[in-house]
Amino acid sequence: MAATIKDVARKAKVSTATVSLVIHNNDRISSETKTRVKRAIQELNYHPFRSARGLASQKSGNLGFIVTDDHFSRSEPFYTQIFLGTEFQARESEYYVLLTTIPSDFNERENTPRFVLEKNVEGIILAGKIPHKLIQKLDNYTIPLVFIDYYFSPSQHPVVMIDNISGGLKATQHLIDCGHKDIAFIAGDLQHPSISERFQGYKMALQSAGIPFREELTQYDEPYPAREQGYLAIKKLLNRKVQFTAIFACNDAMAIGIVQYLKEKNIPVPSAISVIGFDDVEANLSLDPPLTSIRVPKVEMGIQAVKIMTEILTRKHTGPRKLLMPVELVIRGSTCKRQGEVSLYK
Amino acid sequence: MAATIKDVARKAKVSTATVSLVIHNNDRISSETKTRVKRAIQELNYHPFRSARGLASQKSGNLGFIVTDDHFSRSEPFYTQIFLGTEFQARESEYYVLLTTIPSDFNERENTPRFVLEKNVEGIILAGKIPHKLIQKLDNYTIPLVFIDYYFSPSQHPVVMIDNISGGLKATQHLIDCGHKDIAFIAGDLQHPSISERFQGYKMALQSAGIPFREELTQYDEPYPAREQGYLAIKKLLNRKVQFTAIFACNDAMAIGIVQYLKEKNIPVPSAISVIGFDDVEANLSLDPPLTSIRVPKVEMGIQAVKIMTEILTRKHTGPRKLLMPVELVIRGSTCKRQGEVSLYK
DNA sequence: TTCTATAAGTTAAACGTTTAACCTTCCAGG
DNA sequence: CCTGGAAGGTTAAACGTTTAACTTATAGAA
Repeated sequence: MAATIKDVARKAKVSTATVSLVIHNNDRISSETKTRVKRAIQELNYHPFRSARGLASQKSGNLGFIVTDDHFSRSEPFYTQIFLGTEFQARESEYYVLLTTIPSDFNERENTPRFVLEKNVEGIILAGKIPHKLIQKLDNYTIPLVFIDYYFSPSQHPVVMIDNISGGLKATQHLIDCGHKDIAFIAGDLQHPSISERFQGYKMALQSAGIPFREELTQYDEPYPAREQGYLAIKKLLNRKVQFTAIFACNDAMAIGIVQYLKEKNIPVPSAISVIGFDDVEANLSLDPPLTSIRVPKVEMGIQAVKIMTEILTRKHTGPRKLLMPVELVIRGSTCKRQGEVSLYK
Repeated sequence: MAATIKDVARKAKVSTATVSLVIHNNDRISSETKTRVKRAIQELNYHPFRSARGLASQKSGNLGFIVTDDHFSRSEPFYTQIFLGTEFQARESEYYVLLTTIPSDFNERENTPRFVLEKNVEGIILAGKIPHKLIQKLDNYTIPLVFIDYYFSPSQHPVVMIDNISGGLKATQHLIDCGHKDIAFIAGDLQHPSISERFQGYKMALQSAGIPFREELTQYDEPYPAREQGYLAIKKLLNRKVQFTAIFACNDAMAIGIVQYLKEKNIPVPSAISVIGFDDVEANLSLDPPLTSIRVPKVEMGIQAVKIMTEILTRKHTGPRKLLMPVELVIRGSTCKRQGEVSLYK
């Protein structure tokens, strides 16, 4: 069997307590003893048994990661990237991440994630839209929560957010810079804070350019922002026979659906209509034309969330409750200068 | 604090041992006692503390999942899907999955994954190509391993493989059925068992159709099968001025690169050249034209690996050492009937 | 000299389960 | 009536750490 702390203690001729203190770098131990113990640890290739540590210290060494199943298995690897970021930073901080997906229609009677019940995680990171019922359940346990890309107002938990307003601004401004004036906005689920903030950015950009906001150029009654919903939304918008030369889609998934519909209707992108998305999942796809978008630092968001969490767990967290991650315009082939007046309707 | 086994024992007026036996459904306990204890558990909302269990039983309740970093953050969500499958089945079996990525150039001096050292996993699932040095290290610990989509010959560990030969056969046969005779094969890294098996299937299909195998129609000296390598490979192949009307790419990633190059050179797909891939990541992309491919049950592979692992851990594993997952032809827009003789070279 | 403070450990209990070994009680078989 | 064994528990040690409380030695202050 593998060596235990007793073996180390015996070898270094100290008590097991001393070994433990050395491992935790306690300064009550002289440096001579420390090196002696450390050598014994080396020679025996000793590593503390996680479960024993967990029991004695009441700390599992794990973090939980919760995301809804549809978010995680989405085509666009958005939350996958975030998860990867948490995994990366967790390793730095000597944690492991236990992932669990929950049904997006999570209800009252559903089970609390097992890792909470079994006290197998010290804190939980929640990514994307999470059912309120679940948040309420989790709040009954005194376990720190950190949100990513979602929050709901009364909540006092730290949250890592995309700077959506600025993103919406940049996206819209880019279209304006390209000479567009009639800029449509397409989204799903304005409940979601991220989406409504992007909408805000859109309106702000219009306003500061002196372009009046026109409700008839918006389409946002889809239940959620995915490809088919983009496809449906642009269809509805075009049925309204309004004239426009550019679209700001609330995310790349919808933008993809939009481009697909436009292609089918032989409306050229970007010459007739420029399309800009949000999230920049492009790198992973390879669309035609490549999508202009707002880059979101997905991996970095996961990293930051874990950093905040470890600060909380070591009582060092003094930072802001809300961390805004900067975004960046990435110009590709789906937007271009306005090409005069192209009538969309025959 | 949350209830412990002692609280339950007190409430049900039994010893803690009895509670434990009830939890494990031991038949030494009468059914009356069982229901009494179970009620107490319910009322106290008791759940055993994972770490305490881990210490007493020497079982962490976790499985490890190892994949190289470049595999996992690949554009095509192939291994992500497999991971999702393991997560899903692990939940069924009351396990959690600890993911760790390792550098693909893992070497001797690199650290053994921490979850092994700390005895934090009961078994490890390895997905995709894994550096031999690491496998050797893991073999020094007596911990069960299950491979997915990779194996190396001397190894005696169970493995979940794609039925690559049959897939290669089906892919090639489809092209033959479309009237193609001059069918190129493009791959990277023939070392990888999956790839060389697909190649085998290709040759078998040609043979049984009476089409001679021609080395000059193959191109497989790229180091690994990704998009850029597909792009480079088709370029090399075309430089050779050979005539062909169809390509079997060893995976979708390469196929995507191939289609991209052909587009740039204005060689229409599929009318001039039909392209078939392998893996079927299409559902997640949305290519133009949509890619004909061989569907691989990615999630299911993860599920099966965990099933095998749990069988091993409960000593019930009698199944085969090698599980072959069936594949399926999915016909989309990148392949079509041969359109007479189209000269590729002006 | 005695007292106090500090440095550098050690002792032993505690963490919450599991499980081998043991203990009753009851009943059937001889 | 005794014996053996099954049924249904209980006792208590063990799992490998952590950590509060205690000990001892040494040095400097009074």
